[in-house]
Amino acid sequence: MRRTKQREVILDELVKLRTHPSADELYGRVKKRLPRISLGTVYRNLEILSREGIIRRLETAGSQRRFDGDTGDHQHIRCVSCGCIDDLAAGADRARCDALVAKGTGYRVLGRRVEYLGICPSCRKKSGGS
Amino acid sequence: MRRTKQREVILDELVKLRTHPSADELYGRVKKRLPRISLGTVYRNLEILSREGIIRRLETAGSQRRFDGDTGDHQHIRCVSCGCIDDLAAGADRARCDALVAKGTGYRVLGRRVEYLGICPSCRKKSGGS
DNA sequence: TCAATAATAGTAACTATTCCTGAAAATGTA
DNA sequence: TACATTTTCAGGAATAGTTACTATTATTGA
Repeated sequence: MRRTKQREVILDELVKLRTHPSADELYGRVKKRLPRISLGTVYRNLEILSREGIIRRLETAGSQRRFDGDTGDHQHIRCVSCGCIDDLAAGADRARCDALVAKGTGYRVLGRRVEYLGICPSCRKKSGGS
Repeated sequence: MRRTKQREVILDELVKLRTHPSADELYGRVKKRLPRISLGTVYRNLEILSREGIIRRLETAGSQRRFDGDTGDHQHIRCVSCGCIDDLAAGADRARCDALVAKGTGYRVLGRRVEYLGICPSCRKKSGGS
């Protein structure tokens, strides 16, 4: 992975933006510093940076992919009305935590979604992974 | 909401398919019974049926939207390799449940994702919702 | 410095979904 | 049943987000 001006600026903008921007939103920011950059470059670099573990690609519902400059362990809260995403401290995953989450974020908490991630039996067989 | 042949077949196929198909996948199935149906009709009906609470639109990550004929309370487990989605019994959201989930589904559990859903402070202000 | 290779800008292509239009089907009323 | 009203339909165009392609440019190692 080479060190390019584009990559540097993309990472810098993502990290300092404490929100969880989409590629397009980040593109807008970066373009102010590098007017000739293309959207494809932003996508490619976000992909590379998350593959390297330098940033995090968020696995949230919604039509747009989002990225997070903070790779520390934490969960998210998403507004079902405007789609914005805020951070939660790690481990806040209990039913009675809803009130704490509401208090901490100012959100009206409607619910939470738990999705386990793993390798399904048929994929395990295919790749021989334990 | 009127009762049409198309709507009936779409619902019937979704409910009997115990997987969590995308609109496109369902379209393929339905087309075998109604060869002249269009993809737009499938999308429109899935939208209407979930608005009426008859089916459930899944809020999962991934590029395709998925639907579930089972509206009962349950969570899901998704394979990070092939993207397939299976059901979990409701309430299985504790760290030490990972082993139980693995045992129950045959998956290798890599982790779980908790996302709270709510209304953010700025949207609460706008709509006057408590 | 210079060759090898990775990254870039710009654009075309692609995928999933939504929107639009005129025609057809379902329903309510008589 | 006949007819008017309204919903839904098929088909296709349009859109949004993302990825792929290509010729050029920049970075790196020797």
